Amino acid sequence: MEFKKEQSIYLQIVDFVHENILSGKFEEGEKITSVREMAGEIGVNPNTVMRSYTHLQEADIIYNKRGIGFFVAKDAAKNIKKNLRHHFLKKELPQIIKKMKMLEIDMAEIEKIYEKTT
Amino acid sequence: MEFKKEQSIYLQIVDFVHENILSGKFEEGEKITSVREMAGEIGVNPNTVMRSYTHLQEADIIYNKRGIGFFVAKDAAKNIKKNLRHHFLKKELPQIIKKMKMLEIDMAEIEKIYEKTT
Amino acid sequence: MEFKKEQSIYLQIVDFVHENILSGKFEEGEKITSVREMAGEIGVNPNTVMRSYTHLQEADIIYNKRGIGFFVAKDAAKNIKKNLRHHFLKKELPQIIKKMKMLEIDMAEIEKIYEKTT
Amino acid sequence: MEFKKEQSIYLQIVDFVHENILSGKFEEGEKITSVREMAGEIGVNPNTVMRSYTHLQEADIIYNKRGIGFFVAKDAAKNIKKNLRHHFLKKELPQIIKKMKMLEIDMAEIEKIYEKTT
DNA sequence: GTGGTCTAGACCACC
DNA sequence: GTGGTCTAGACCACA
Repeated sequence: MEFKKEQSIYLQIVDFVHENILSGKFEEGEKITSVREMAGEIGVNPNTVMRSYTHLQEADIIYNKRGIGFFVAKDAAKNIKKNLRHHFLKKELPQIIKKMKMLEIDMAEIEKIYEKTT
Repeated sequence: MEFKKEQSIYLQIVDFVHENILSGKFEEGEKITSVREMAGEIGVNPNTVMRSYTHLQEADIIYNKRGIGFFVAKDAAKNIKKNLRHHFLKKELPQIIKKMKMLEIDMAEIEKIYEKTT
Repeated sequence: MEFKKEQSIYLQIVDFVHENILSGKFEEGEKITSVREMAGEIGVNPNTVMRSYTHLQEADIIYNKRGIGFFVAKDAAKNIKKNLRHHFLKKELPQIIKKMKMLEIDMAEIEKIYEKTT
Repeated sequence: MEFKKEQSIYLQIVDFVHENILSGKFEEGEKITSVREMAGEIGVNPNTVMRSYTHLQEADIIYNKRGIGFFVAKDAAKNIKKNLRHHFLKKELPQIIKKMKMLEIDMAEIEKIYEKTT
């Protein structure tokens, strides 16, 4: 797995798990890849994966059964989507729009690119 | 001035100068706020402002007259706009669109908010 | 059966047996629930129950007849009570009191709740 | 500094900072001991202290100024006390009372010890 | 096998 | 100097 240098690895792993849950690869109530296994697969230290999993656990996206592993929490997909949507619309979008106006980029240009990447 | 913790302070100062140039507050050929004065105004260590100014200087947005101060370079506004436009369209936008699709946010929603903030 | 994540499962099972003996559900000299049956009832791996029973056996609370099962030892209830009382008064209570003083919670508050839960 | 083996060191450091804030040793808005310095003082790896501080930061007890250090957040003492009181009264006390009743320890005994440790 | 914690040491960006 | 992240490796309790 390739990581971008702009964001810390452990947060990229968090996003990776998000995507796996949203896509249905990790289903509600099912066990996700163990810390060590994930670390091996993506070529990263187990501590780093552990940090990501702990982060997800505190956000109630996954939970832990002692000695068994981490499991996808109830309504995880729903909550992830809700949280990300809220963050995007309230935090990111205003800044994006502000920047667009500053740079005099209008919606027509955006839409053109949007259609192209569909 | 309030700083976001997600981005380094010196880059937020760079953006602040960008905005001032684009808005015409700092005009071409004119002297901009001195390092010390700026540091005092926004409550930051002068070293940090110096770093921002050095960064802007390397991008040919401002230039320095020794012992006098920093001045807005020729075509600064034009160049800022060109650089930021390019970065926005090529680097940021693709990621924004990818995220929009994952969260099932369509252009109609964006446009609605865009109009509202006009 | 629901388990708290703060304490290990096998110790929670130990407490569960303690309570059953103190309440008289498991009587002196009688056979207690078998390892497999207990594991099935509370939804846990038999190894985990075995560990709890071994622990209880080492504390002379239960004893084993090979091929038959585990039985409540002589004076089990009396010994449990003695051990737990000692541990509570010498180890737990001092820390509880220390915390109460730090949080400015006085005995009147405690007593009020104590009466309510009688 | 001595640590108990029953609880993880990083949580004991969290408690240690709690106490320092409650006692007024770390005052609101003031900088607390830096990660490295704290690590040296209590004889622990800086990573462990970092973990404690991150934990406290997520609980809005302290906050970070980039490159400068960690500072005590607004109303930190008030919030710590509120959280700890709530946790004690709602989570710990019911279990304590349950155990007391099981062991037939009455309030008179507790009060006697409470007075003695004043 | 699982997670959880800790150490030692490194490198980085930032102030 | 500050925090932030990551690696490597170890040890532990637990299922």
